[in-house]
Formats: sequence, structure tokens, C-alpha cells
Amino acid sequence: MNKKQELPWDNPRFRNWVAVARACHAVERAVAAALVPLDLKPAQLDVLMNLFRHPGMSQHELARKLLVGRSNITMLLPQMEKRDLLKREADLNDKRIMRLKLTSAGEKLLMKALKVHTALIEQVMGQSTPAECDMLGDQMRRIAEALKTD
Amino acid sequence: MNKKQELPWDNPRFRNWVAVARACHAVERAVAAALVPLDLKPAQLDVLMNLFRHPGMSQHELARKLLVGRSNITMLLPQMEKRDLLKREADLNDKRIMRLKLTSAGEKLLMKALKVHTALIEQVMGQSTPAECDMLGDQMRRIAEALKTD
DNA sequence: GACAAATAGTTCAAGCGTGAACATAATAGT
DNA sequence: ACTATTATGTTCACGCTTGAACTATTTGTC
Repeated sequence: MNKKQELPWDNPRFRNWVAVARACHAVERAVAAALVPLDLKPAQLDVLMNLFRHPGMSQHELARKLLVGRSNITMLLPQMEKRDLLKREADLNDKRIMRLKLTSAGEKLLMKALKVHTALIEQVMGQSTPAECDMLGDQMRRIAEALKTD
Repeated sequence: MNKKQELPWDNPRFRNWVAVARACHAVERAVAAALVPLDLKPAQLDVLMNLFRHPGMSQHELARKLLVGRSNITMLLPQMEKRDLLKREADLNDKRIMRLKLTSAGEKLLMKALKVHTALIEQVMGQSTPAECDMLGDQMRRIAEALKTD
């Protein structure tokens, strides 16, 4: 039973994944810090971005896009609605569904947030050549795909 | 003012980073799910791994390694100590410091957990060739490095 | 040596995300 | 039409992580 038992830290794949996880963590923290002056949290920025691209989304669709629970959205929206960043209006055909749209204030804030967010991502991904960067993205999409059904 | 305002979703670097973040998220959830049968949480596995490699670590050192707050360690350890996964013994020279060591039960559980964890990472990173995988790791280490001082 | 500054660990309240249980509304089967 | 199933959103209790305030110990400085 006491076979070679290759320990993970000798495994290139393992070590490289650890690097991915650490970098991800670091970037997330940096993004959060960069958004503080705008009084915006990463989760809220995600909401703004998705609503900008897909106006009229329902809360359920939004939750699926963001990979979070539906209840999370329920807890998130009221604050943003109070800040007049978005509107929730009931669907006419289906009274269960709340259609979500950005207000102009929401779009305005989004544009500001995108500037700082994009700058950070540019800095981070600028560490790689465009070709490397695309390869990276492809690998990551393969990974996400591989986990989708499993 | 209404200049080109390149929106992020047209930016390759941005899109590729989004892929990284999503993949990371998906893997983390998969790891958590895979550890449920062992009644182990990802954070606890991280503790076990680090104590295995660096026995006698202090809580502060451990927190820094794991990139979490010191208080987090304080909250995490008692449960693991009660489960007899690790020991905390006061340093003889410095009464402030608690030296951490795995028990044999802790090592045993770690080995089981590593099997399932490594299998998952292998599956995930197996989506890339070894060369791609190494390149990926290098890029990520560059990113982490770039954010360290900023 | 005595006092100030730094360090290790703990406690506590707060924020965030989750999943289960629930209420309401729409849809399908009969 | 009538019931069963499914879908949307809400509520609530829980667990995880954090940061600030606190205690105890050590180190540095005069």
C-alpha cells in the first residue's frame, strides 16, 4: 500500500493550479480595493455589468449568470435600488418575474467603475503577450466546460 | 468626451480574465463538493497541507501563507484540534507563539483528502498539455508578483 | 532597569453568501 | 375546469471571513 504516493507539491499540474488560485485571489482583492472609492463591491459591479449587457433580465437569470444563489440576488438588489442604480419592474405577462434595468445613474457609475476595473485587468493581463493571454483564456474556458457536466 | 470608450467585453484581456475568474470559481466549488465526504472544508485542507510541509509553524505564519486574517486561524483551529487533527503547543522561548503540528490522524486524513483533491486538479489541468500548463503557471506567478508591491 | 513599540493570539460584531422552507404564480396533464 | 408540477422570488438561520479592539509577551531604546 505504501506505494510511491506522489505528493502533490511534486506535481507540476498541482503547483500550477495553486498559482492560478493565488493569482485569482490576489486580483479579486485588488479589484475590491480599487472599487472602494466608488462605494461599490465586486458583486455589485457584476450586477451592473450584466444588466448593462442584458437589460430586462430576471433575477433568476442574473443569479445564473453570476453563479450565485437566487437569494443572494434578493439580498443584493434592495440596496442598489435604494441607491437608484437600477429599477425592478414586474413583468406584464408573468407576475412572478421582476425585470431589471439600469437607471442612468447606474450606467454612469458603471462607466466609472469599468475604467478602474479595466485598468487593473489590463495591468494584470499585460504580464502576458496577447497570444499567451488568448491561450490562457482558452485553457480556462476548457476547464469551466469540463466541470460543467461533472 | 464621448470618445471611443472601448467597452471591456470587446477587450481580449478582459474577456480572458473573466474566463480565469469563472474557472477558478468553478474549481473551488468542485473541490469543496469533493471534500464533503471527508467532512473537510477547503480552508481546513489548506491548513493541513501547510502544516504537513512546515511542521511547527506559528498561527501568524500560517495565516500569512494562507492569505487570510489571523483571527480566521484562531476560529479555525479549535474545531480541528477537537477532532484531533493537529496539536497546538506553546513555544518554550516565546510564550506568545503557538507551535502547530499535525497529529497522525491529521496526516491520515490529509492523505485521503489529497487523493481526491489531486484527482480533481489532474482532471482540470489535464485539459492542457504539460507545456501549456507550465506556461499558465508562469503567467499566474507573474500576475501574483505584479500585484505584490502595488 | 524602565518605558515605548512591536508582535502573537483572542474576542467580538459585522458583512456576505448559502441552502432550506415558504408563498405566489404559471404550466401541463387529465 | 382541476389538480399536480414547476418556476420565481423572499425569508431566515447558519457558517465563513474580516477588521478593530483587547491582552499578554517580547524587543528596542534611553
